[in-house]
Amino acid sequence: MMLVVSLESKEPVIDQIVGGIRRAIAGGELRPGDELPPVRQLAADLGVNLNTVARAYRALEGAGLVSTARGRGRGSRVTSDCELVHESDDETRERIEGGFGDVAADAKLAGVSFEVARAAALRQLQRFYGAASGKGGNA
Amino acid sequence: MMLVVSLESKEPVIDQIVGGIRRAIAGGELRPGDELPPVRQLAADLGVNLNTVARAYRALEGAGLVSTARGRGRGSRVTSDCELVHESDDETRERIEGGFGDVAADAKLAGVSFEVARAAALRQLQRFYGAASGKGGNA
DNA sequence: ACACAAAGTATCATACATTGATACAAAAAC
DNA sequence: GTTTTTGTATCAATGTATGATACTTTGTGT
Repeated sequence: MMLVVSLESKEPVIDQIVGGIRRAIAGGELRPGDELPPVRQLAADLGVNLNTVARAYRALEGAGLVSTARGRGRGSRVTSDCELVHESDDETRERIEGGFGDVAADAKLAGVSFEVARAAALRQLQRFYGAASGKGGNA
Repeated sequence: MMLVVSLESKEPVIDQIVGGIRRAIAGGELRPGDELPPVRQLAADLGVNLNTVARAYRALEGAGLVSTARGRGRGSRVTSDCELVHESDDETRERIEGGFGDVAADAKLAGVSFEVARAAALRQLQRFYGAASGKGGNA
């Protein structure tokens, strides 16, 4: 769980934690069934309040990526059936394409060349699709 | 200026306006020297407060993309020398690649296939790099 | 000159979101 | 059955986003 957060970032700490864990799951670094650190431990590691971590875990639980339970020996872990990739709908695909568009526009205005931007995009796609889990491609 | 905002979105209206205008500039829909609508008009069109638009304009001015001046017949316009694309530094390229990574991870978890995601990314890159301005590629 | 109109700007208030301090509840370990 | 380890709930403090309203600047018309 190599995860760092910046208190100065414009992005809320909660979202940074959620994003970091999502990326770890998507990239195969965290696999279904893996335990997440207890909220107090991760909060201490990151230097934030335990509630902030707890809220991130609950957001992930709401997304179906994490399961949590109270009590000693219980805790939070990556949901085991999160492999069951669902079909993506049109709305989702439009949202993803919009996300790529945002980054592409940003890259253009920041003076990043087409070649560099395309290489970065393909490298990241490879990183998340190439490595982990089954070859469960779907539309 | 086909621009819409959603008051329900988690993204602040200011950022939606800034992003929309940035994309319009990056995509060539708005060109250097082009006038932006007066803050009151755009505010009325979008159904938001005029201050929200004014703040978006000032954020864009701070980024060097827009120039503003008070008084009848003046107003806001796309900065004329925003063509002068600057070299991108390492930090910028890392930020862009991180942005692509975020979207790629999201796509994977949302069940979008590699092929669909790659096509979307390349389509958007083409949209912003293929169309507008000079062929001023740089690193 | 003078008044008016059209543009951005400043000030203040309010609602909401983010984060944290602290206390609570549940379940396993001993 | 007590203790310990887990997540949860409640409340306060701070900051950010948005809006209402008034102000300033500059061109236009007479």
